[in-house]
Amino acid sequence: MIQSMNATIKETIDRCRKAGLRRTKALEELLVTLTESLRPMTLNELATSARLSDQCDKATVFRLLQRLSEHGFVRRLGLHERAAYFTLILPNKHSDYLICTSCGSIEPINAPCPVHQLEDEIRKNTGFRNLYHELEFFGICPKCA
Amino acid sequence: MIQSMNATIKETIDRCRKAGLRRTKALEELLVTLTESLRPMTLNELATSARLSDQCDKATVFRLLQRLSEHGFVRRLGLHERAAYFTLILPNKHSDYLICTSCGSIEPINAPCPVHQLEDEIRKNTGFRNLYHELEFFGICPKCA
DNA sequence: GTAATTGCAAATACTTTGCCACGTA
DNA sequence: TACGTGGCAAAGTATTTGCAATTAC
Repeated sequence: MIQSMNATIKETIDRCRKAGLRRTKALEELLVTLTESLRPMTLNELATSARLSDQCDKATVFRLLQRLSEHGFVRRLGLHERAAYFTLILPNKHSDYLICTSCGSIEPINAPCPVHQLEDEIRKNTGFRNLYHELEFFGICPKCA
Repeated sequence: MIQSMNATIKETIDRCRKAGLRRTKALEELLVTLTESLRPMTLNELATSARLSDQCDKATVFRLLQRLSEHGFVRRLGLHERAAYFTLILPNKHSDYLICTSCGSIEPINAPCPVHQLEDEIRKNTGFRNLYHELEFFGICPKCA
């Protein structure tokens, strides 16, 4: 059992349980890692992270991410790298990202997202369901410039 | 030489020439294909397209896309698929996309992009250079729903 | 003629699956 | 006990590179 498990993580595990997932050590550690991470992570980063590297196999992490995606707890992001990135979806939380194309750093943008209105229009005009968006800014960060 | 080569394509080839690229048949066909496509395409789609399949090898298309990216004529997009998507960058043209997560259809959104102001703020506040953004909406299209 | 470009084949990177053992409910 | 989950290894898919031959300038 993980010591410093805060409320958010407990809730997330709870939601996973209700969705039918079993409470395994690997699941817990993965959720903690994703929660603690300030940015999306790749499968490889996750599988080799402190919490997970000696906890379980990469295939397990892959399958956990797959299950979590199916249930909408995790989202897969394409951020221009060859590898896919994964991020936890928390209720009422949305992040856009600022990415340096030179060093690859990824940081969430705190500014209010300006896209919601357009998203509503699209939902109304096109009849798309389950609509969400992904917004990323790319550029060269001051350090790399 | 390609018959119906319109002004846009001629200009693009011109810009490529000025950037030091050689005017090869493969380059021309690739630019025509990308220009005619209404949506971003994967390397595989490009290499097997009518114009390019019997024109050149996939590795050639790959390297062309690589060069075109370096010069900013082409942009690589991560659209959640395993394969990367490529799109031509034309001056004064910007597209956001609406993507069906079920059938994979991709269509450009015509609505004015609501992100420019935030982009300016980020440019000012963070000191990032060469800033651009990518905005995609994902959902289930009416046909799939 | 010279350097960029190409084709082909091989190497790499990342992802996904099969199968049987194991652990949770 | 039963079925979801895990480990390991192998297969699959997309990308990238080496090198000799070719082509644009």
